[in-house]
Amino acid sequence: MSSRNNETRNRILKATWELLELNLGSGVRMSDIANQAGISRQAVYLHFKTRSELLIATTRYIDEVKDVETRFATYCDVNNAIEGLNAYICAWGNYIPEIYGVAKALMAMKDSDDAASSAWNDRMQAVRDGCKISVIALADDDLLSNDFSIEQATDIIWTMMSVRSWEQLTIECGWPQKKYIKTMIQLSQRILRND
Amino acid sequence: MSSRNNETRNRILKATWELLELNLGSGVRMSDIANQAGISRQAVYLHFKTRSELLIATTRYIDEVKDVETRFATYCDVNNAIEGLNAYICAWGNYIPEIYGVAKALMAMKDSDDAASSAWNDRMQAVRDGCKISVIALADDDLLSNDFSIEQATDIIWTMMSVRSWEQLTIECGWPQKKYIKTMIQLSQRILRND
DNA sequence: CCTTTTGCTTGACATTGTGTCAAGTGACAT
DNA sequence: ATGTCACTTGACACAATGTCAAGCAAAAGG
Repeated sequence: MSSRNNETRNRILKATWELLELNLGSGVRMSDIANQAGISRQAVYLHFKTRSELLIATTRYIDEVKDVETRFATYCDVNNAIEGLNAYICAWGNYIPEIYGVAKALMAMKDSDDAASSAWNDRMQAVRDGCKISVIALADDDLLSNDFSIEQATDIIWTMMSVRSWEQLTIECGWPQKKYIKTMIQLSQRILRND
Repeated sequence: MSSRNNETRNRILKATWELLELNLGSGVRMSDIANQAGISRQAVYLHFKTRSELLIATTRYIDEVKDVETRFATYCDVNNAIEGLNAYICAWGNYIPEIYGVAKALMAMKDSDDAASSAWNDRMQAVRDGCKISVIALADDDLLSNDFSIEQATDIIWTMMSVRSWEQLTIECGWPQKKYIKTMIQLSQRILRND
């Protein structure tokens, strides 16, 4: 697999990304991807055993290109818990549109494909971990409402910041991205604050 | 189509419902449904032209059996706006688990099937209308935060009460249904209230 | 009582997309 | 010149939806 030409592999990943973004994650076949990459359909299978393997690799590819590391590192060095939560909402909330196409394609496979399912769940669990860190910081500063436990508050913020919720608010309700981010920050305050 | 035997038609709808609930909306084929109904696969096609037509008919069948009319009628005769919103959250929030299987199957078809897409969107628009009525009632009693317009508040509550959010909180986070309802009511207060 | 219609069965077939397989090709390295 | 690597070509298996035509058994209607 990975012993193959790396340039071709990257062309496939780039093609996958482009097509999924263009078509919002649906209706993209292996043959379309091969076409877009300028190679034969079978060559794709020489690099990626299955469709789900390709999709998963594409998410990692995007992470690399978009430099997720530094992107999410920034929200650690802030002054207080509220700023930390806001920074996290910004970082993740603004990352969603970048991965939306691939995310949607992966979510569509979740129900029938175990590999896609666990890859996606892992990723979302990482997002939940990020939420939890912010919630704990709030709790430490006594800014978290007594109505909710840490776990419960984490679940709520996690669900609020889910790709599905982003999808509904921006794509279905037509909210601009800026409005989405601003509102999520407002909501997090209203939901979690202790008053 | 509908000139066929009505008893068989109902057997098909019942079988579809049972299998979708059992399998949480995924992996249910036309042949499985036919088997469950005790008829041939082709007989299903004599009653429903396509899979999406069958799924859509199944949602209507469930509505009928579960008597949606009276269920959602109750939330109209309440004393104040907050009670109205709470009643709506209860009515819809407790209806979600009843339709979850069919809903998930329909949502899965949304991306590739226009009929499924518009049928599902119609349904969800009706839910949004319900949210909006409650939000307007709150605004009329001056209980709605100035932070949000009616439309924006409606979008937020609608997203909070989406099937996807229910799915995440109950199935993925493991919340019991009661906790889900209780928390949604709490959240709606925190989100919308004017203070 | 025979005939027609109705509702379903049976089995074959088209179509679409994923994934597999085997033989072939052309460039580059030794 | 020989072999290896990366890819191509074309055929095929498989699953699922949907279509088609012939047949059959029971009820309806003269």
